Amino acid sequence: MLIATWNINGVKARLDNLINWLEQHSPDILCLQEIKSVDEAFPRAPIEALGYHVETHGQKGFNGVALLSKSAPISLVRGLDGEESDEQARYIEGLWQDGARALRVASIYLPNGNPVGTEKFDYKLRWMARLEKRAKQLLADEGDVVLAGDYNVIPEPIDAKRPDAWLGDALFQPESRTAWRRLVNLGYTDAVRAATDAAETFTFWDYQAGAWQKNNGIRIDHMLLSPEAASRLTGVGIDKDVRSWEKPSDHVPVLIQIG
DNA sequence: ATGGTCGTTACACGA
Repeated sequence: MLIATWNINGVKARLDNLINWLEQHSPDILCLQEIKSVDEAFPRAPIEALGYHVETHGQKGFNGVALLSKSAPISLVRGLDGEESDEQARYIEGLWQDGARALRVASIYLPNGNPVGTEKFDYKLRWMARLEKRAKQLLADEGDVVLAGDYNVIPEPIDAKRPDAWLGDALFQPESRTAWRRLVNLGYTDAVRAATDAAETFTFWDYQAGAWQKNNGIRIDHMLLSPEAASRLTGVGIDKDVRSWEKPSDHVPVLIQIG
């Protein structure tokens, strides 16, 4: 079972790249973030033509998440509980039957939170607390859970080429990193970090200032696995090559194989 | 070095 996550930064602008990538890797489930599309405008047809089911949770202009899957989910959850007034589309969760097992996969687009010291940063921290609550609930089922997406958190200094440059940024604030650790410490495994301690294991390179050419990247796209999913983990990868494609997203796909 | 580059949208904004 191949599961992947990719912040695609605009699904309409990235449709050719998405189709090419699906044809190359043929994942069982792909979590997308920043589709920047309302549900009605999502380019379903060419994706369905490849044999995928398409479930979206979009909004106009910004944010938006989706789940593409070869088999149809049994059930879906759109949005995170805990804040009635929150209208930002950042969470979609599906449940699949994988042989004898149930598999739950969420596509997460965690708030960026910049600038620090504003309502945007408070919203990020509130959203992380809401995610922690949901993540805890999901562990109670003792099933396979994969929480995948753009967390907008740099967990540790090793996860940035230039950690000093991120000290004032919401992605690397002590509060953001603490909230990340709280999530992991519930009992989740950071799949990429479990697979490698290597430096310069990045998933995002800014469009600006030649960040890609300088490998000035950060690791902010993560896949958190429940103990049951982690015990089945047989492979982890970051498809760095995609960043060198024409008209790339600023993020690249992260993949896991579970047996 | 307070710039730089994208996507979506509508004449900025979020990242």
